[in-house]
Amino acid sequence: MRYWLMKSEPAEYGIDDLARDGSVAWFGVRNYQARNFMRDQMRVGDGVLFYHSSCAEPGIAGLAEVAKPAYPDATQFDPDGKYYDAKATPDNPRWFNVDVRFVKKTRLMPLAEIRGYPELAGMRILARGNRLSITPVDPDEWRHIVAQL
DNA sequence: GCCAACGTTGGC
DNA sequence: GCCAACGTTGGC
Repeated sequence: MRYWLMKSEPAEYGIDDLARDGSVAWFGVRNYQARNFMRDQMRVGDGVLFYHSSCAEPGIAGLAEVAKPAYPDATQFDPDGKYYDAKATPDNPRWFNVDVRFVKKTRLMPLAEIRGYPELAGMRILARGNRLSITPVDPDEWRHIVAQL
């Protein structure tokens, strides 16, 4: 059992959308490190911190879990879509995604609050210049965060 | 809208 | 295989 933090822009897809949908394909990831986390390390049942980014109040907005192991991201094959990848074929897909299932909406834990806990100082999300949309979370960090929500 | 940081691309 | 240029991310 592992833990993850996954970023999403609430204007595109926020915790309320996930609450409505129940679960969703985490398509559109076009970064190899993030892809590898999904493809190689995520297992059904892994815990997910649902993080709102690029918005007025960035922070953790809810809890989710991995609902389906990684499979080829369908959007890479759509020539009209913005996630199209001309070098990907169904026989040799380049991008993968898991499905994520809603667990609960929580209060918003703002980035500034996360930054304030010494226990969370090692989180990737706090590293300068961090741009990874999916990052592993230590079990201790997970426990600390969940206890404050 | 600014800008720092980073990943990717492509010329050589 | 180097590395400069470019595009994107994301907090502020």
